Amino acid sequence: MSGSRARTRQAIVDAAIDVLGRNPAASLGDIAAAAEVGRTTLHRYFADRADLLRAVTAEADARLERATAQARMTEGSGASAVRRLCEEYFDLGSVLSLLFTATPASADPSCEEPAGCDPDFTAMVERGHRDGTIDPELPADWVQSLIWSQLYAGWSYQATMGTSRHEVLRLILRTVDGAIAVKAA
Amino acid sequence: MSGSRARTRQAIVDAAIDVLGRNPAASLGDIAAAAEVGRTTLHRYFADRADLLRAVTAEADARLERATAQARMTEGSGASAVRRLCEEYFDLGSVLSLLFTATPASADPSCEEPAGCDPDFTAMVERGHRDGTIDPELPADWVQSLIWSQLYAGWSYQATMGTSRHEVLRLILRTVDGAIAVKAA
DNA sequence: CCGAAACGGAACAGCAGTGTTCCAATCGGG
DNA sequence: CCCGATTGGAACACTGCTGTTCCGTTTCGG
Repeated sequence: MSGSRARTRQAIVDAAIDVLGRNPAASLGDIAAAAEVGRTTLHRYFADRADLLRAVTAEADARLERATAQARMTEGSGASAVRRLCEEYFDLGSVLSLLFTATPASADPSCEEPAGCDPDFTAMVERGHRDGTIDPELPADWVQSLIWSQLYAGWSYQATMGTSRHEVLRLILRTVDGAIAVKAA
Repeated sequence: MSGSRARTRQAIVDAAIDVLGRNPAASLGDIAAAAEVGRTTLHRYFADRADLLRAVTAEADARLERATAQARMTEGSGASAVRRLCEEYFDLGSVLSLLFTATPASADPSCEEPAGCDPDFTAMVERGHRDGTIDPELPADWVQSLIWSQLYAGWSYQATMGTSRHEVLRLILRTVDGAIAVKAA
């Protein structure tokens, strides 16, 4: 039964994303429980904690990349592309807080999100600088930090307050739009 | 030597704020080392880890309150008060990431920052709604989330990139201003 | 200069998380 | 139905953090 293995493995990874998103220091026991799986079974699929973390970040990166692709960063004005990107990323849900909370302590060569941002992203922001939809004073790096922090803020805002998903997304888009807009004065 | 006790205690709390700001899961050994103090000495001042955490949050809250007072939230237009608040809070440095990263797992009655925000803060935002300097579509809660997330983003931006303190503050003020401004369209 | 206060190191038991092994129970396709 | 694959639980040793005790050393104040 090879299909069973894949399904169990996926359930563990999904549970890990969810649990680690809430608490990055969660134990393997917690993750196994969330996946409704014995701790023994978890170790059967992932030898180390590091091994599991590798799989988790791989899955998270895959979802991130899919969302990025769907946002079509190269199309339309800079600001509209940023807007689409926010919409797609917001749907990532707990992957958001996982990627945001991810400690750079791992220190392996794959620097990921934090430093040196995606060339497509940089291109999008600079296009916005030229077409007058993004404040030229804001470097691409900072726009990236801005988006991530606001998405994360929205995610936890939704979690603590009882605000609806849709309403929170509206607030995020409104404030991000305003933040990157060319200033009047 | 009573002055010595107070000085050592303060050194430990300061070091704890710094270390825990970077890594909320840091061990007591790490904190003691950062304070250039033996782990034994640390336990002489704080029985539990919980005890130390209490002192740390007390100190953080004190600094926070001092910064809040200096920002004079009740004066001037809503937006200008928000601006002053950002300037003061930015100076909090590592206290920022400590308060931001603080897990609500402690679950003690003192809810602190996360939920239900300060009445003065709410008043400031609503004043901004009326005087036309803050977008009336944005609830005070969200403005608070906004400010904290951007300050934290700026703090880590400064840490990872080599950007100067002053320049980062400029970026924060610019984007926060834009985010809360009344929208033209 | 002397004693008390403060400090740091070593050692210890306790605890939680980890990684491993072994075995019994269950499930599923041939 | 049956055999192999998959699973979960129990037990174990190991590690790192914690909280405590004890003792020798340093340092300040009278």
